[in-house]
Amino acid sequence: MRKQGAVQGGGAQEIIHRKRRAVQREAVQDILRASDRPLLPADILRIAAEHGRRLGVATVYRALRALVEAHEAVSVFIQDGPRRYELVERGHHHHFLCQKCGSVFDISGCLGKDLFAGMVPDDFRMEGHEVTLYGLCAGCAGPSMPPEG
Amino acid sequence: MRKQGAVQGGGAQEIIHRKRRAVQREAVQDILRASDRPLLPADILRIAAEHGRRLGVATVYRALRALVEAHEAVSVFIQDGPRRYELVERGHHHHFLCQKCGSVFDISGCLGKDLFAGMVPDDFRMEGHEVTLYGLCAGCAGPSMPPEG
DNA sequence: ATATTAGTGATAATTGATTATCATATATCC
DNA sequence: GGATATATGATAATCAATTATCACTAATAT
Repeated sequence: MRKQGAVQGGGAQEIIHRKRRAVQREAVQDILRASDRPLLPADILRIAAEHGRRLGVATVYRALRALVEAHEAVSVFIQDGPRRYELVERGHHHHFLCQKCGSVFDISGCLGKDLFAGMVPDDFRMEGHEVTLYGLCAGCAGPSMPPEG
Repeated sequence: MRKQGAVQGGGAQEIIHRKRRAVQREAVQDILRASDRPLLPADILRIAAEHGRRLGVATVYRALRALVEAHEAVSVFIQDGPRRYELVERGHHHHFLCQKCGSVFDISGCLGKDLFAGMVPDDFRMEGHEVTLYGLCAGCAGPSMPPEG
């Protein structure tokens, strides 16, 4: 019998093998929570560094995987780039990709799944939809001056 | 002055340096035209082989790049997979990804860009949109038997 | 038919993202 | 405090897609 080492406060979730406090993993979660857009693993590394947290790539990927498996985060695909991650607590929404600066923005509204469901043949079963809008963000479309101008 | 070797019928397009008939490149175009869904480079290789055409990977990638640069084809991104290609002559439409068999299907209708344009902030400039629906295709959602059953 | 040179294909190389390895640090239990 | 095992991070390894290389083939012009 393996010693399980139950954690003090935790509800002993079977899926996440959290046998001990994972400080860095929580840091990843905090960074995602503080963001208003989906983040790349590289973004998380950078933000952590800006806050003086030392994080390794492996830890970031591990944390993201754990979060996704726990259904606390999802990965979104924007064009052909690598996955970006965001917490599910942000709710259903879509994204906008600026084709100039490459930034991704959350778009709050959604037209509703029913509209899309009507587009597929009757014998298909639609489970979800993803909408990506693209163009120029405010800064890049603005009056001929870059964001920091 | 560089000898340009004008092609017999062609309109001497400056952008495409077609100085001579590219048989295999045309084969790629034919395969795309015959398909009712976007194709992976690997799909094109396979289909060509099935038709007894010998094609090299490099040729396929070269042909696809040339077609995209000539605005005759576009690449579409479905989730995190590699790019798929389709001819622009197929017109504006969206795609459905079967999460079971991985097939991609063309969805003919579109809700219209105006609907999506209303979702972005006023100071953004929307240039386009991409919709990916996902779920189960007819074969996989069907009465408990696979397509070939 | 011959010369020229673009097109082709087998293969190697590259590129970027992600995962595995493994020694070390450290949270928790005792 | 000491023991134990997990979390971490530096690094190497992997993996897939794409691109570069280069010798060879073959379409055109003459």
